[in-house]
Amino acid sequence: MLQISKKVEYGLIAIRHMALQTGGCCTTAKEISDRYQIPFTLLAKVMQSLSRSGLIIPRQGVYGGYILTKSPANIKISDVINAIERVPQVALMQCETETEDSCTISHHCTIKSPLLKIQQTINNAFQTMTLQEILY
Amino acid sequence: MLQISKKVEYGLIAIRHMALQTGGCCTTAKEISDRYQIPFTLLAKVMQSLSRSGLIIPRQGVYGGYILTKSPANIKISDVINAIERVPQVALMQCETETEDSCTISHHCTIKSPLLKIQQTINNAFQTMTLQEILY
DNA sequence: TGAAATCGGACTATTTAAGTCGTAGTTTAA
DNA sequence: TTAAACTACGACTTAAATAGTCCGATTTCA
Ligand code: SF4
Ligand code: SF4
Repeated sequence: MLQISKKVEYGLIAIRHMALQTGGCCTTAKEISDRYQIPFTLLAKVMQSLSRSGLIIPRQGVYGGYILTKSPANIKISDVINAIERVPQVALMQCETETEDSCTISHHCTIKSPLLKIQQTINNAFQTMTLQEILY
Repeated sequence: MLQISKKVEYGLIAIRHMALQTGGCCTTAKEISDRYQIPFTLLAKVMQSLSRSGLIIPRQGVYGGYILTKSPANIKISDVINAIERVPQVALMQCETETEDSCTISHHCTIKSPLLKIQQTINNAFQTMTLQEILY
């Protein structure tokens, strides 16, 4: 439980790789896929997610690829997570991700508020760490 | 992602309930199941896990049930989690739960150490909060 | 025009979580 | 001593999330 998804890991590896690329224009999904042995088609999807969220911008065509839009210091780890995961936050509890009563016992729940505190701590951890910090 | 399991939630609700019971000897699984609308057979399993780990002791027979063994201040949230989950810790990454090379790209991974830092923060959150704190 | 890249969605497979069932064993009150 | 009220354990089923694939389309540039 509480395991981070492969997609997010792949996304972090990819975006870190891009941040380290100094010269040249674009980084392609293929390049990253080869370098880190990540399944290409899956990585492609992840890149599309990152692209949709604006963290990177895509360029199609022969010499295409992706370009990082911000400086690493301005990209939070949580930005990457939110770009990739459908649920736009780290949600420790079901009642936080969906409607209140998607949890069958929400009316009898006695542990929601303490768990929220812990969730806040976790969110904070992902929000304070930036891409810059994972470069070296 | 990063969602806590129902079993753990049920376990927390149950053990908190037991901590609040002042008089009488035992608290039964049925009683808790009724009170919080938790599926009985599933809760029974959870109680067995808690029992195996020593947090509560079972008493069979007609007036049986479970008894809390420690004071709430001495029970950490992480104790409850570890009792219930097969993986005996909050493990953000696959490579932490199983063998190093259960992750197909562990040789090319560039994000392990920063993620470990975050994991430590999360672990700390679960280890410092006690049952006492979630009573009221 | 064709190769190389992204795009989007539908699809399958695998794994994990959630919940159930059946049977056996223990204790105690009537 | 027997029936009721429990726990104990493991196999099982179902449901849902994750991981990964496939294909047809679009864009770009030599
Ligand atoms: S059990 Fe409580 S904390 Fe968990 S999902 Fe339901 S309402 Fe939320
Ligand atoms: S990608 Fe890295 S951090 Fe994630 S499981 Fe593999 S080795 Fe561990």
